[in-house]
Amino acid sequence: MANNFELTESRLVQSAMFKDLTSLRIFVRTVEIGNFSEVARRIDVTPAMVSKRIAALEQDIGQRLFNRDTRRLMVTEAGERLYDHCMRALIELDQAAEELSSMQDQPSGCLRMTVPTMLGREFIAPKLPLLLKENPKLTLDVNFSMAKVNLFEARLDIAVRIADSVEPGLIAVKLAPYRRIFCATPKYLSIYGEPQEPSDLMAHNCLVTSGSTMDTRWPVSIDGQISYVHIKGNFVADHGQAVRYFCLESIGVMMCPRWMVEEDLAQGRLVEILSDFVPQNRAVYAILLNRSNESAKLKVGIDFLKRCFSEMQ
Amino acid sequence: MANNFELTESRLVQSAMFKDLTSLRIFVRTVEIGNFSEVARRIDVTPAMVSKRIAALEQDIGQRLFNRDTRRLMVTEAGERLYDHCMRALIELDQAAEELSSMQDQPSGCLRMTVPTMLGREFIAPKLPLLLKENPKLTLDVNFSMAKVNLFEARLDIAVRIADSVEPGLIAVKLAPYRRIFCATPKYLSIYGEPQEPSDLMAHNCLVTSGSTMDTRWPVSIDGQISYVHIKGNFVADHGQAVRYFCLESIGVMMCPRWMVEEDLAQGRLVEILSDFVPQNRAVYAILLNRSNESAKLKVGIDFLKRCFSEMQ
DNA sequence: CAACTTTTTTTTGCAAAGTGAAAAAATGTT
DNA sequence: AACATTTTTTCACTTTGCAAAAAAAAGTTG
Repeated sequence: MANNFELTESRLVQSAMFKDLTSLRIFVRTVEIGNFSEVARRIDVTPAMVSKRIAALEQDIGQRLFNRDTRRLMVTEAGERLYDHCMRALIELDQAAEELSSMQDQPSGCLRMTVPTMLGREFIAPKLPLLLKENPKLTLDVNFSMAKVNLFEARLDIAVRIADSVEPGLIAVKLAPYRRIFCATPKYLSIYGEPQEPSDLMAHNCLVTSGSTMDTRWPVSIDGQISYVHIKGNFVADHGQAVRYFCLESIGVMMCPRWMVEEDLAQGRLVEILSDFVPQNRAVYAILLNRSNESAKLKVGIDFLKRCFSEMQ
Repeated sequence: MANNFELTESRLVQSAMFKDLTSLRIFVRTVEIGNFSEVARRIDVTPAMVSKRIAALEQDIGQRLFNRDTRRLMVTEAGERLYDHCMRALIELDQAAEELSSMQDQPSGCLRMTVPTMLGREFIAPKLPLLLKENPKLTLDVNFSMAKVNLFEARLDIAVRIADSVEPGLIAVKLAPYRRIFCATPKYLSIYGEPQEPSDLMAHNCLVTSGSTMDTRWPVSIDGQISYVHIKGNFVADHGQAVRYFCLESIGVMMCPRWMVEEDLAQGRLVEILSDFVPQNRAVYAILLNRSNESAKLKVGIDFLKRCFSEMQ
């Protein structure tokens, strides 16, 4: 078994035969043109090179590829066989080159993304059909989740993340500032009073969206410095909208992404509090693997995401 | 048009992409094994080489083939595409190598020969089926003719020729001595007398087989020296058997290959004359192109021809 | 039949690229 | 934080590739 495997190795890699594609390309041209000197002129090398490369090939395979003298050149049967195989191999490689190069020009293949569930549903999902429409050769694989998927192992192209720092080995492209808000209903505030400073929160019923780092403490910004206020409350949910409904019922205050309550603010259902203390350190990022490809697919993806968040400034 | 043609040239030959098959082979192994160092161990090079060759490939095509760090290696989409094409190309080339190498071991392909019409019909044609039977992968293309076909231009492997010298650029393998004979019927000789010396031929009716160099003069050997006797007669034909019938009718003397009249001599229908003056300088040769392949096909062909003429000594 | 022409092949010196060993960098694991 | 493994870079060293020129081969012409 092991022996068999070793044979496969050596056949594929160490085989002394055919190390040089240039020689094979020259051979193919020579079969087609039928004259060393003419080949040399066409591909701009000296006739000596053509002669040597053909001779080297013949040496390698132990057979003559052309019967030739100074006037005539005739491909042998061995040459014909080699030509057939060579052509197929070269065409295959040329196709590879073309395909790879086209991947840099026009987006193709599968764009794999992971996006935060809620943010994705709100800002990204509605526009995904447009992305496909604009790029017919593209296919999409989008994962909506809050889990911090490993870009590397999950073979993802892009992860949209809300973060304040970038892990090493990854590149972050800022898509939008991630604006948050402390808020409550006017009714709640009229009953319990409006907190004037972060520490006042400790006396309020704080409605918590779990799953982030904000389960037991909320970040606040005081003179540009981030600190944390330990909070307590009677409701925790891992879904922002559930928390919002509680808040709208004047049960407590909440900290949430601003976009989630934009409408409530406009309608006066909710009002912002502690606006001077909102941390501004977070942003929505598109995270890429370090030294990622300059592929058109990726460019288009980033560009698409930027457009998704362009209205959220 | 000319422009278009030039494009084709450069795409096939000068394309900077994929000059080196070793790199592609290493790439393929790396995709399969998934670890630079392990690949290096398997193919017995340094890890640095694997790294550099992959890096060079990536450089060439402008895209990453693997996302990698010191612990993990994951092929990219570009890598997958390249892998598919590469495998097909490499398999194609390995097939070529195998096919070419098998051509050296076991006879295959088409063996092209030209043989003299009569000699071929008598000594070669009857045994050709055996040759095919012994070499099932071989096909035959045999040309029976007296024309001196150009081995080079007709793409022939072997020419069977009756000759006394070898042209430059060709190799001759002696198959058999070419024994000739002067002869006539006993009846003819009793009427016209038996010639005792070559010059006596001038007084006889010489039946001529045309198409060779013997139309107007016959070669004779006197003390090992070849000279020529001008002859005349009342019948010329380009077919030996036709001349033989005339001879058997006691119309004249003839010079012909010994094998043609072996039976007549045995039966006493014809008798040899001037036996001391028959030129011995000719032989049956298998002519090959200089620097021909050491292919099994050719070996088998020569061997076959030797057997064909083994009884003609 | 010798001089000429064209093509293939060999030779030679120089530049470029490939190679292995060792050190360095990166990064996951203990 | 120290460690171990893997990848990458660096640096001498060797091999190979290439162009130019000369040589060899073989048909063509005067």
